[in-house]
Amino acid sequence: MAKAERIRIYDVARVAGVSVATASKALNDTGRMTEATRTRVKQTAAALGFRPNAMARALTRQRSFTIGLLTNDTYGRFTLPVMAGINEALVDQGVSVFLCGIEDDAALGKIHVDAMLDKQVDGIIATGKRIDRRLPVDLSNLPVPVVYAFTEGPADAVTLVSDDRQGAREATEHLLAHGRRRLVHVTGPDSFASVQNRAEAFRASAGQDAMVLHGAWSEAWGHEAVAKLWAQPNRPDGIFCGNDQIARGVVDALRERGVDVPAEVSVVGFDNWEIVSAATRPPLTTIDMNLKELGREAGRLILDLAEGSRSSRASARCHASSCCANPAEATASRTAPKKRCFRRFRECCHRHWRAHGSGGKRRLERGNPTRHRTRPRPQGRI
Amino acid sequence: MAKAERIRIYDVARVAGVSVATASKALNDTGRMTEATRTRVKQTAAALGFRPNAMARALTRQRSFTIGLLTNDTYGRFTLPVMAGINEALVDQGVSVFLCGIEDDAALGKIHVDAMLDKQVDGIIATGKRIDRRLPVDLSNLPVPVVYAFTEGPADAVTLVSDDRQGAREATEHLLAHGRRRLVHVTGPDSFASVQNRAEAFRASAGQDAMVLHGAWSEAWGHEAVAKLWAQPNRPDGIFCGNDQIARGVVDALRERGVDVPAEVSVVGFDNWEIVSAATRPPLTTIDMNLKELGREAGRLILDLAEGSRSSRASARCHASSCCANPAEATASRTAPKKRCFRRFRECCHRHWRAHGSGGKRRLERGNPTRHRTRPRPQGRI
DNA sequence: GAAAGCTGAGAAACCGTTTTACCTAGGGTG
DNA sequence: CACCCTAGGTAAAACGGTTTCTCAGCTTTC
Repeated sequence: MAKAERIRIYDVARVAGVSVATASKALNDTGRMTEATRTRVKQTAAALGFRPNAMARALTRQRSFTIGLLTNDTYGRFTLPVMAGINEALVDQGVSVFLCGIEDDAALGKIHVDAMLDKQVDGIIATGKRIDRRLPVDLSNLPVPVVYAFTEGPADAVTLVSDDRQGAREATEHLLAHGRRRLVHVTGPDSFASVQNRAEAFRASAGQDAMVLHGAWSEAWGHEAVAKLWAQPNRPDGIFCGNDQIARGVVDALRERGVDVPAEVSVVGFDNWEIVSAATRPPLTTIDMNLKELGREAGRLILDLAEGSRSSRASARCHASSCCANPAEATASRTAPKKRCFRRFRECCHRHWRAHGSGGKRRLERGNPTRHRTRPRPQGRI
Repeated sequence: MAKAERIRIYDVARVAGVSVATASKALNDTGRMTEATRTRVKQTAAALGFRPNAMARALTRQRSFTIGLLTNDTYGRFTLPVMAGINEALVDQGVSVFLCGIEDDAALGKIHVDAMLDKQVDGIIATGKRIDRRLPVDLSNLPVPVVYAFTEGPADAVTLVSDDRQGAREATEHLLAHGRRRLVHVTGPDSFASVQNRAEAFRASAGQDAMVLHGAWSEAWGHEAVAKLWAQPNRPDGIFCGNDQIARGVVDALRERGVDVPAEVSVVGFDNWEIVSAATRPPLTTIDMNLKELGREAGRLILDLAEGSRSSRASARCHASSCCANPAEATASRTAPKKRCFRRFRECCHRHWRAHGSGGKRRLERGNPTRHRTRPRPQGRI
C-alpha cells in the first residue's frame, strides 16, 4: 500500500492517449470533444486515482477554494457552533477553512490576515464573541469579500447576526403561554447591544412597566437577583434570564428558598448552552440562537460573493439567523430529550457589498499583460 | 486607499533593475550577489509592498506552509485549547491551519483528508475528545507526516497525550499536603483509559485500599456519590474528582448537607474548566492538563517532521504534556485569581515515525522529468 | 466545386514563483 | 599569454494545472 508518486494530469493524458489540454477539458466538463473521448479520459483518471493539485489549479484559476475564518473568541462558546455551520456549508463545495484565532491582538490579527491574503483565500469571514464589538483588524478594502458573522462590521458590510428581539419575544411568549403574568427579565450588563434589544422586546411583550434587572453574566448574579426579588413584595412568577448561567443561578437560588420550579415559578434561559442548561435541575427551558444555521448562511454567503466577485457584480443579500426556543420545558426527568427546533428565518437587513474589481476584469486590466510578459520572458526565436 | 493590483516579483525586479531570478534570490537570502544588490532589491520590495504569492511558491517548493487539523470534537472542550496552542506555535512560522471538524463520520473524514491532501498540506494533526479513542479515518500511508494529539493513533505513530498519572499524583499529594488522610476518588466510567490511569496513580499515592467510585461525568453523579459516602460510617475528609463537573456536584451536595468546604473536607477537581471551576462556590482547586502546551508541542512536532521529511530522514521524538495543579485552593473569595502553572515536562514515549519517500528524493526520482517535459512542451527553436 | 461553417483536438501561453544551468568579466597562476 | 577560477548575474525550465488560439478535416451551402 506504499503511496505511489502523485498522479498528474500528464499521466492521465498519456494513458488516455490525448493531450494535456484535452484531458483538462474532459475532466472539467469544458471545451468540445466527443463524448467517447470525455468518458475515456474520465475513466482513466478515475482508474489512476488522479486528484488535481489544488495549488496549481488555484494559480491559474485565481480561486483557491479556501476561505479564512477570523475569530476573537478562542474559547469558543459562540464561535464554535458558527464554525460548525460554516464548515458544513463549505465542505461539499470543496472549500477548506483556515481558522485564525486572534485574541484581541491587532498585530496578531494583521499577521493572520496577511497570511490569508498571501494564501489567496477567496474570502474572509469574521466572527467574534460579541455581536456589538469589532475585531481589532481592518478588513476594509481587501481584495476579497468579507462577511461579518456574530460580530460588528462597518456600516456598509455584509453582516449576519442572531435575532435577539425575536428570541426575547419567544421567551416572553413562552412564559405568557404558561399563564405567567408577573414577569421579570434578569440579564447582563446594559452595555451589551444584545441586552438592550432583548430587554426592549421583553417589555414589548410583557408590558412596558415589566422589571428588568441588569448584572453580570454569572450564576452569582442569578442568586443575587433572586435575593433582591424575593426581598420585595411583588414577587414574579416568570423569570426570563439573559443567559443560561444566570438562569442556573436563579433556579438554584429558588430551590434553596424552597420555591418550586416550574410549579410556582417558570424560568427561561438564553443560549441553550448544553453544559449549563442540561446540568440545571430541572433542565432549563432556553432560547437557542441557532448559531449553526447562522454559520451555514455565512458560508453560503461568502461563497456567493467569491463567485460573484469573479463573474458578475455581486449584490449581496443579508439574512439574519433566527432564534428558536427549546421546548423541553422544565421536565422532571433529568434525561429529557432536548431537541433544537428551527423556527423562523427572518430577513433583517439589506445592506450591500461593494464589489471590488471583479475577477473577470482583473485579468484584462492588469497593466497590459502582453507587454509585461514580453520583457521577462522572451520566448524562442528573435 | 483603493487596493492596487497585487505586486509580483516581476515588478520588484523591474524597479530594482535586476532579473527575476536575482530578485528571488535576494529576497530569500540565497544565491550569490553583492550585498548592495541584495539590499536594493529588499528595499524595493518593501517599498512596493511586495508579498509573494503563496500558491506559486508552494508549487515550486513542494511546501505549502499549511497544515491540517482534524478533530472529532466539534464542541471543543479539549480540542479548543489544543488548537490554540497549535496556532500559537505555527503562526510565527507563517504556517496556517485548516480546521476540519469531522463528527464521527468516516465518509466526512475521508473527504476532508482528501481535500487537505489536494491542497498539499505539509502535515496533519489529529485530535479528539478522548485520549483512548481513534478518529474514524485511516491516516496511515499518507504522503505527509501525521501527529496524534489527545487522541489515539497506531502503535508506531507520533502521539502526544496528557499525563493523567502525573495529574492524579499532584491532586492526591495536594490533599495529603493539607493534612487530609481519608481520601476518596470520585471519577468517571471505568472504560476510559484516563480514568484507569488516574485511579492507579491515586491509589499509589493515597494507599492501595483507598476508595474509588465510578459513575457518569456529571454533576448528578457528584451529588449521588456524596449521598453514598455520607451514608456509610467512614466519611472522607479529602475528595479527588475525575472532572470539574463531578467536583461541582460534590461541593454543592456537601454544602447542602452543611459540610464546610474546605474547612472540613477538601475537594480537588480535574480539567480546570473555567466555566465550571470558577462558578463553583468556593472556587475549585483543580488540575490543569495544560492542553495548550500540548498543542504547542504538536505544532512544533509536525513542523519538524514536515521539514525533516524533506531534507533528511525524520526521527521524531515524542513528548507528553504534563499536568499541572491549580493552586487556588478553595478560597473564600469568589474572585480569587486562578493562575495556571506549568509544572513539569516529562518525556513519555520514544516512538518513531517512518519517513515516507523524502521530498528531496522525489524530485530526482520522478520518472525522468526531462523526457517528460519534452513531449508536452516543445520550446522555441528545434 | 469552391467558399463558408462547424467539430474535435492539440500547441502554446499563462498563473507567479524557485532553481538550475549557463554566461561574462575580472583576477590570479604558472 | 593561455588557463582556470570565482563572483555576480541572467535566461529558461520547472512546478501542475487551465485557457486561448490555431488548425485540419469534414459538412453544408449556393
